[in-house]
Amino acid sequence: MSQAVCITTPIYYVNDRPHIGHAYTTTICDVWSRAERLMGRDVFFLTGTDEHGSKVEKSAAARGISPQALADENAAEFQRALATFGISNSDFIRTTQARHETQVQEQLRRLVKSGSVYLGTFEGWYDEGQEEYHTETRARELSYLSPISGKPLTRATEQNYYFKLSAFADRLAKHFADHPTFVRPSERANEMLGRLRDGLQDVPITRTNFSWGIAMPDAPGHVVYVWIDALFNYITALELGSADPARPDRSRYWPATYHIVGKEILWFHAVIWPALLMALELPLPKCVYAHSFWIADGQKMSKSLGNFVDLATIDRYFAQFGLDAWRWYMATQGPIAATDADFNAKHFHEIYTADLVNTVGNCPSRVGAMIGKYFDGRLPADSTAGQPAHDGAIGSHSWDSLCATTVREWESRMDAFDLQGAARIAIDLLRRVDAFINETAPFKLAKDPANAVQLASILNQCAQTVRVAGVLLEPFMPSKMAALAGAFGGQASSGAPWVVRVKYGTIAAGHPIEKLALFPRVDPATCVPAG
RNA sequence: GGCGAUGUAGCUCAGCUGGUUAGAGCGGAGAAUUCAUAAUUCUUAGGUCGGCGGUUCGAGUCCGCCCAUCGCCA
Repeated sequence: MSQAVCITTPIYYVNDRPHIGHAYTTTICDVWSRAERLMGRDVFFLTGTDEHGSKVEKSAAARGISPQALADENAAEFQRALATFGISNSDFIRTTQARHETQVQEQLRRLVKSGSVYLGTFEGWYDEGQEEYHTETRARELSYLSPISGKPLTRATEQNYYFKLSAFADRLAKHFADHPTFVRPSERANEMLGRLRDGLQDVPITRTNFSWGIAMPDAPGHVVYVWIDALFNYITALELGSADPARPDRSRYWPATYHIVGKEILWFHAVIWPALLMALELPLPKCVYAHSFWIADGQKMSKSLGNFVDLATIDRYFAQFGLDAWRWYMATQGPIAATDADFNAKHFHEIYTADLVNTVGNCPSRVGAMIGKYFDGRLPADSTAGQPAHDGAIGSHSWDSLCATTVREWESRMDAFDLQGAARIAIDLLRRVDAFINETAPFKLAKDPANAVQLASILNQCAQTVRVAGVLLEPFMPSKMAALAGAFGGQASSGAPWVVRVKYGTIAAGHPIEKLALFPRVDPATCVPAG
């Protein structure tokens, strides 16, 4: 049985339009999923849409359609977007699906039964126009007037169901202490710890002022808050609360290996969600990873500025640079750490040229060209292979062990969700081949037939190493690396076990090697304009 | 306002518990080279390590204050 791993994106709110933020989160999860699958793991990659809540209800009403119709429409748009990004998700969950609704209700019954959820009364300053409450201090600041309408706030009470979050403070603190990588990056873990120290309040999990949501069991009029409903998707997709005898068995995928989220929703995922799981006596995810945001040309993306990198813009990048280049840029240049990353056309072009055209494209191209020119496009034999004196036989490289070391390092980076590190390691291998070619100058040796044996060995080593590097780049750029595998004798092993695929030296002598130009140069003058 | 960071070469950033001439990638410059998508490889660029003060034999590396930027919360 191979090791089961699970990675999730947040589920995307159908009131939003897909943009670079969704593309980013989903793409990095996809890269990881593909890498783990390559390594032979049993991967479950979950994404989906969050479809309830008063915002959806209102948007639908404004358009004169039902909330479900709006959700159907936009969920379909998200699914189309995922397809264009080349996403290999295992499932797509929608919170309006019956499988989700029935399980959420079941989990809520369990929470009520265990005493973790109770009916409580809330009293506060209510802004009728905005349908929201203000805290006492905030209300005082506002002189008890609505900041929007200017009308007086009213004293109102409301009965809601509450989750007893406060009861889990100690256990949460202990979990954070015992699992230093539970929340990553560490800056974010510190933010969460800071808030934990401030103390935890019980949180309302139902409302009564809208109806587009999951009904609280045995509590007419109470609707589950959209974000509580949404959190459960991670376990409803895995059927953890299902009694359906025909359900697929996905329990082995829990706990999730990684919940990948944006920093704006970390609190829900790092504190409230774990507490809910504790209340349900379910294991906690291994890691909640909060990435930061893309900004556009140095400016925060916002609706008011209208500078979101949207699907139309992304399509223009696809047209000019290709999907794989886009994925490479997302995975290697994105805001994976605690600081935001800038998205701009000039930088995109620089990375495309430096990494993809000049290295990933050019290195196989020159190796393929020489094999074509000197050996009729057939891989020449490496007469030094297998010899004890392999080290230093030609140059000072032992490609066999260098590849093996590189692969091991790549594996551990991937497992740790260090996509940028894994990418760099793979590309470094190609840079070593480039350096090796300069060092041994096969194009000079080719001028004298007396050097044929040595020339053959050098080019064999280059080709073998290029093939291995191509496998390591495959999760980032699946289609371009499939083309490379095809040209460098890797296609035959494309379905082979991981250890076989990344083993150095498996292209047989005599196998055809093609010269190919994977990434065409793009004239910077024609680059996609900003925004 | 509370809590927490960050501020290092043109750009993006590494620099763990303080110790010889402060590092990488990209860009720039020079050289080598011609197999390759004018690609590659090598060398290099002399940056008051935000400012001031302090601790120390010695501080980007610790402490205090100040300035700037940012994050989380209220």
